[in-house]
Amino acid sequence: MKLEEAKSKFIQQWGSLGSKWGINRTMAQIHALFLITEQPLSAEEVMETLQISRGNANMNIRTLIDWGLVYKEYKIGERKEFFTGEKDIWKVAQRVIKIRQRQELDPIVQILTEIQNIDTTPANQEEADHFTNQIKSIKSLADLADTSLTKISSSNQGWFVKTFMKLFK
Amino acid sequence: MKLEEAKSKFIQQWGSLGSKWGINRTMAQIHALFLITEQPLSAEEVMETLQISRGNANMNIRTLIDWGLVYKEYKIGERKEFFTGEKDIWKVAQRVIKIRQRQELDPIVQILTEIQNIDTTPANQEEADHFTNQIKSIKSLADLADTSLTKISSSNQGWFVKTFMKLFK
DNA sequence: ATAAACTTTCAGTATTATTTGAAAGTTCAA
DNA sequence: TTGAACTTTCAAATAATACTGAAAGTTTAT
Repeated sequence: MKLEEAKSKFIQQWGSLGSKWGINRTMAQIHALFLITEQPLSAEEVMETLQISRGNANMNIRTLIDWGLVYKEYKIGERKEFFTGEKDIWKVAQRVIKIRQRQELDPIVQILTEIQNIDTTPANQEEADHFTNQIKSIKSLADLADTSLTKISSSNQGWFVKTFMKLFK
Repeated sequence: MKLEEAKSKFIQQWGSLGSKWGINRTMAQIHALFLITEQPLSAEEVMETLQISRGNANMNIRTLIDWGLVYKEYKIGERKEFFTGEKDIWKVAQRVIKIRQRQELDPIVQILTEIQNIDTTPANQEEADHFTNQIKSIKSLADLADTSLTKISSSNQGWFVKTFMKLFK
């Protein structure tokens, strides 16, 4: 396979992966491009490579910066901004985990906590018990996930790989 | 908080969680409804409760059955089909993990394997090396995730909780 | 064989998410 | 202070996705 073809396949596939994960396709593609490109790129170059508009490029690069997956970089003698991607895939995974945990797991944990205590009247006691039990077990699993993800997103890769390899051999 | 209010909050939140995870809102809501409803429900009842059309209800219930999260159930003397939800949240998690692993992780692993070997010409040796290295480390992480998820989706909850609690105390 | 009771399908419609591109905003060198 | 070079914003357009509901299909009791 040719290098350019391989790059393009990777970018496409990463984009489609992203879109199944609630990350928009373009943002995932831009991220893929930065993952495999060593030198800094300008917004212009991203636009050209992925055939997207200025606004789209700008907005998604900005979000990637917010997520800590892309960095601004200035070249001496150049007015333009350049960007590079975080290349350490472990760091990338940790940042994505942390963000999605905040955005998705936290709200559900909060709701589960809120609705754990409900008024029960004699009329619906049995129904209420079933509901409360289900919510409790969902909350337990959510808490376990939360703890695990927090730990993962603050471990170093060495520890993690070693521990998991032992566990999952 | 009243029971009905709590139920509705849970259904809404589960729906919104689903939609951030590439699972459509309605399907996630139907699933939430089944999680917290003890007795079997007919398609009709799902339609009414969630205010959705027959086609929508049917299609999403069908997918939930395919995913192993909802079961058909027949009541004697009733022509209609009834459905119940898988109530064990650990089983639910395992099934969702397995399905998403197949649908999302597998394709990326396959692409990564494919593009690991590319033609290199003197002209782009350095670029090709960087690319290959990045792909290799992404593949390592993907393989680790794959192994871990496979293990998780075939463990029993007891083992998992025990192991993780020790690990992540 | 018929028809009532029920389920499934799918073309058209509605909703939601994403993208564009032109205008407004900013920065900087002279 | 001006204007060229660049970045950001956002309303409108487009594209992707989900939903509806009526019609077609299926099953079952008689």
